[in-house]
Amino acid sequence: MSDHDQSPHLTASSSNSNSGDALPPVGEHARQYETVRNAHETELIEDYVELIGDLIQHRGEARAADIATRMGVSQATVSKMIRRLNELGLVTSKPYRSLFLTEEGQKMAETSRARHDIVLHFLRALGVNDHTARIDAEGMEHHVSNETLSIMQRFIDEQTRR
Amino acid sequence: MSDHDQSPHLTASSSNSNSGDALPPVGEHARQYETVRNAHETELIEDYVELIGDLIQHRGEARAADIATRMGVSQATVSKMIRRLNELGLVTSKPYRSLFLTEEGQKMAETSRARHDIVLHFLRALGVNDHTARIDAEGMEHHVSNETLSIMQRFIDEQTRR
DNA sequence: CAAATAGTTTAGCCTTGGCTAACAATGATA
DNA sequence: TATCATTGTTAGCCAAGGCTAAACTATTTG
Ligand SMILES: [Mn+2]
Ligand SMILES: [Mn+2]
Ligand SMILES: [Mn+2]
Ligand SMILES: [Mn+2]
Repeated sequence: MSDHDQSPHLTASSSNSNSGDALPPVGEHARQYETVRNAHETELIEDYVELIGDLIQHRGEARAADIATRMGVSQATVSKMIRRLNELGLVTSKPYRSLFLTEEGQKMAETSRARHDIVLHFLRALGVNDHTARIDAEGMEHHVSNETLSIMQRFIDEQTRR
Repeated sequence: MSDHDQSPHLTASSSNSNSGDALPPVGEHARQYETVRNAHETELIEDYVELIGDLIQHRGEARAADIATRMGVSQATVSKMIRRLNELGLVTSKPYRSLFLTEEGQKMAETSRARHDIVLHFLRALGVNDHTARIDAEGMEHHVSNETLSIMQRFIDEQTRR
């Protein structure tokens, strides 16, 4: 277990036992899970596009091999994914050459990057260790509504101007 | 689009452009994505177990049909999932009867419930609307480290005692 | 410029988590 | 008690996202 996994007191923190709360109305409850399922459909795509954008920006080009090592995944997996991104109109690619983002891809990369940054900076502003904040942000970013994002941004601003 | 999706100003918030930051070291970066992939393997399981626990607690029993409507998913999908939970030693079930959690299942339900509650209460304490907070919490909960969870708990406590 | 190395793609396999349609059991009610 | 509505199961389909092994292309180097 890394320091990402120190155990806090997760059981029976009396100050916030939800046991008394009733279950949400069925329809609402179902829509919550549905939102999560939808997020899961797009998150990998977003992470790839965001990473490709970052590689182009910081390295000058995005090569499949780099994506593979960065993502911790086989090259075959990346190759397959690139085909998908292509079909979705997010990247353009010629066989055996490096990748480029389409207009739409660039837009997605920017949006994802901005969202990712807000979540990361928010966690740091909250007091979370940088290393942990990076890990948490990578997963959380896809499940944060725009409403929450705005509030996080406000929190960062307040924290910063001080 | 629901009110969950109001657009804030996501592009070019100068105060937190990460563009200057270099990419993280490769190994670290890969481990971030790996952590997310691992979370995705367990999250559905956790949500099922948590929901089963909630149904037993609030309704007296957990029936497959209720799980299906709550999750917004077909009964066939639930039936298949129950077989998996069984194999994992998280629930016991006799054909055509309602479900019970094993010791291990109960432990997981409690832990998940506690984590879910902290995230939900944290979001509300931050100022997020209850409806949105519920949606966000359902997805975020699986990507929040124990370190962050502790900090969220502290934040709630401070907010509450005031 | 030929060979070796590095990078990319393809084929084929697997698991997960959805679905629909058909069938089976249970339990309520006529 | 026989019937029917509700609930649960099974079979078979699909897409996504992993993998390894093998084939192919590009680039570097002797
Ligand atoms: Mn991510
Ligand atoms: Mn990201
Ligand atoms: Mn939950
Ligand atoms: Mn959840």
